[in-house]
Amino acid sequence: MRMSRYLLPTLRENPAEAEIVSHRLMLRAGMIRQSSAGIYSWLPMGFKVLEKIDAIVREEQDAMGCQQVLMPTIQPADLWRQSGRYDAYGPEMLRIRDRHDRDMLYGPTNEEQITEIFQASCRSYRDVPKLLYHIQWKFRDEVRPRFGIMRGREFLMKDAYSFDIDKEAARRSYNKFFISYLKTYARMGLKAIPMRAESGPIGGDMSHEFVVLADTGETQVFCHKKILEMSVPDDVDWDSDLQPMVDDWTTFYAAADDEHDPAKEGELGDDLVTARGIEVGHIFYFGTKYSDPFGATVTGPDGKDVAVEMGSYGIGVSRLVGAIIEASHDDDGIIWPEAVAPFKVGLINLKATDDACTAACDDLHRKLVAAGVEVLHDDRDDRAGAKFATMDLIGLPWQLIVGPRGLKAGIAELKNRKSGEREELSIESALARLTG
RNA sequence: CGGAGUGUAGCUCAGCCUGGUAGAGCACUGUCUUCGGGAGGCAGGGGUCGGAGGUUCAAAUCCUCUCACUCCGACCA
Repeated sequence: MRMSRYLLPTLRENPAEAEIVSHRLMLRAGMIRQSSAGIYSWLPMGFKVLEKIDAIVREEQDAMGCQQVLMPTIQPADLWRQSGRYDAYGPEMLRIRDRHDRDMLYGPTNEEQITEIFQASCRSYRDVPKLLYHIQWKFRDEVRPRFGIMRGREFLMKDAYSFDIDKEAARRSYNKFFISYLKTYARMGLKAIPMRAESGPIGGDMSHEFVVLADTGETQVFCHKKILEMSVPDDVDWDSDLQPMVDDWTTFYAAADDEHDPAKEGELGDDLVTARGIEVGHIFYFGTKYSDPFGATVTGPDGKDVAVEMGSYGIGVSRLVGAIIEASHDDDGIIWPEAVAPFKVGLINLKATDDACTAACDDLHRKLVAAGVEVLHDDRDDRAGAKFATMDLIGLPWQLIVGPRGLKAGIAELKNRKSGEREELSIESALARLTG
């Protein structure tokens, strides 16, 4: 992509309304534009990152055997009256009336909708387990949206739902999501820690929040230092018993500020780590809370109907964009982990008015694209310093810098955004490095 | 929803107290000199000062109402 043709409205100064670093950087890097409180448009760069995250989430859900569906953003109120949540939900729910005076709502979540789908489609114990997810925009009319995309009113969420015959089977589904989430966050270059969370009316130990560590995070977290050293399994047999793996993670103490236990932390002594974090996921089991009112039952082998045991599993997809920036930036700007970077390489033409230099950059651009490398080519006639600053701000993993001076010797400069290391090497080896 | 603020050019802000032809820096356009880590000169374009009403000869400025947005608190992916 040529920068001269790309919509990338970068800002040199910090917008006044942006208090936290991810919000500032997203605005400065031209990723988003605010429409109204807590509601944003995603500009090309921001949307590209969002799509990358979306793709990783999707791949991991698919890998664990969860099937993607797409449910509507607008739901009928009757659906929510059936679960009793139409009245219970409160003003956070955006209620709408259509032209026929029917009560509708913009979905803040989809338990009702998915349960209705399951109920209408599945009859037998042979139909379970079923794992379903969708990635859809949600709306929650937060009293106080803040932190840019991190707590918007409109946000993109992956929400998944499990349907099982009994509690033991539900636990197996729960464990799949537990392990899958660890993998998902790890792929984005994030260290996410599962923390025991309030489990609601059902009780038990089947509710966890996944918190990404970031110095600028909004929640204080407390955990055993060993949990930070745990490695995420990369090859998982989803049909195997995952309980031991989950147990490994849950034996160590880990709690967010509202759930933490000072007594237990005292016992940890030097092993206690306190840090800041951002909640990027939440999984929980809730039994038959929705299957009961919706009559979502299956007939068991004994011919008797039983209400299915359910769980739901959320990942804040749009929030992750902010969380990744919070976890990965420096004074100069964003540092994208390669897996979610909008482009892998920023190609900088140091002198766009120099024909030879421009020809060389155009050639590199072509070759990178041909090799399947996503490249953002700064082909504008601008000062080098400005180009470097912009490139650092938008945080692409690699910068390939080509100028007339080096070109005479067939040399380009390759800079790694994260380490800051700069290396002069031949054009051919630079190309090989980036395409290899 | 409670508390505190802010609305003036794309961005950061000055001007308001004490009413009198709407400003600066950055960004943008043209041009010249520059050009390897956010250059400089000259010449430009761009604002019904959030909106409505009021006071006044005269309102960005004073008064009233209203809308929007931000921050702190309680709640949440």
